[in-house]
Amino acid sequence: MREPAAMGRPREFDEATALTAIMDAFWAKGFDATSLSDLVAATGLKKGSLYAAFGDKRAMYHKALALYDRLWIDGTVRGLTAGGSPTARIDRFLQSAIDGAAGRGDDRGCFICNASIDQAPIDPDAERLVQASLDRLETALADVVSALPVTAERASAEGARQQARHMMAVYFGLRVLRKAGVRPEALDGAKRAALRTLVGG
Amino acid sequence: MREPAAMGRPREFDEATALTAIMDAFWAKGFDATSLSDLVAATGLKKGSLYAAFGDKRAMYHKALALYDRLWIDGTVRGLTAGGSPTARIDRFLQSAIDGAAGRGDDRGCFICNASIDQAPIDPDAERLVQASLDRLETALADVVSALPVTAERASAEGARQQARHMMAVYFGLRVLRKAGVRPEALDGAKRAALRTLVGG
DNA sequence: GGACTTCGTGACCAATTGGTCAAGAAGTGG
DNA sequence: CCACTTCTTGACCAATTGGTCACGAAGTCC
Repeated sequence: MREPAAMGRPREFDEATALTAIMDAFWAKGFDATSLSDLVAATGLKKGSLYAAFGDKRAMYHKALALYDRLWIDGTVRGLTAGGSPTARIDRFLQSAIDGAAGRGDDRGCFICNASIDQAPIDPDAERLVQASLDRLETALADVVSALPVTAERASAEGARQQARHMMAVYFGLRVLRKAGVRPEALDGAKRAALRTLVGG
Repeated sequence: MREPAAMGRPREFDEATALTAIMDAFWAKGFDATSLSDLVAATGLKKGSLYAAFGDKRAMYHKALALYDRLWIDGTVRGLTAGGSPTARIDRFLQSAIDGAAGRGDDRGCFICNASIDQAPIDPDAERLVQASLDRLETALADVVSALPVTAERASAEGARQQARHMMAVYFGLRVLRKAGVRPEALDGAKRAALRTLVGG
């Protein structure tokens, strides 16, 4: 079950590091706008090594999506399952869409959101990967919603699911509006309006 | 003020029709994935005529965005300003995001939403065009929201704006989720949860 | 040290990209 | 009919695209 004994010449680069660079590139520019030369520049590797290690461009994109799921969706899910009241957690979740991925001047947005629009409709594998991340997000959100005080709408598990999907929609909507250049301050009110759904009866 | 007297050989094609075809192409595949050959195929024109009539690829994209604003955003705004109760109008608005652009098996989504993600961040002109459409949508929504029974949150004009932006976020979020392949039925609950924000206190 | 296996490199590839241009076609006004 | 203007067409362009491959370098195993 261990790694097959290394035979022949060992890799000179760290595969994980390279894949992270690939993810960053696709994340920033999308599939089509990222050329092989971009990937070469981002990783510092040559085309040959890239293909040998990860397969063709599409395969790299899929691996990048999967890595994003492990790195960022994981983090987001963890942020939803702990730390403060249920409302505070959802607030943080929505706020992250307003602030950007890293909280700084990061205009890459959310890779899953970007992939939903440019690749999911035309690439079944990408769609599956996106769906997987969406599902994880949705269940995490549904759990938080269920932890809120019970109301009429939220009585059933289905009700919680619906409110969870509502929060997902708001999240991705905020991402889109941010990418369109809407200023963060302008979106704060939208966030608060969305959160109000949860507390009220 | 009239069209300059036609001198020389007249155009053999209808500029408006051609531009509509261009819009459809960009709408369906985005800027990068739409090649000049795609545009040639879509319009039936030759590259030379295309360039003479509309300028380069970017200029065509901008004209396509502007046409979308005139054609579809106009329609959406009209749908928001008349026909049924305020809530019914917003319901229709959100429902259109779930159903798709034409209500059929149309997976192009919303051109503005697509453009927000793939071009707005890297093309200032595209960003301006997108912003213009967003602004029109937002004011139309704010007007509808203001027509709802007055509540504490909605007392000020600013409150109405915030709820309008909330609806925008939900709209674009639903668009993203649809593009990701989420089934329409699954989004109906999200829509209802969002609408509940408006009626309640 | 040899046999063997894998890795890194750069040259190479066909196809496509966005874009231009000269020449002829098709109109206009006089 | 003629001068003039605009349009259409297809050939042409350099650059870039994603992708391959042979060969030498660099290791492991015995």
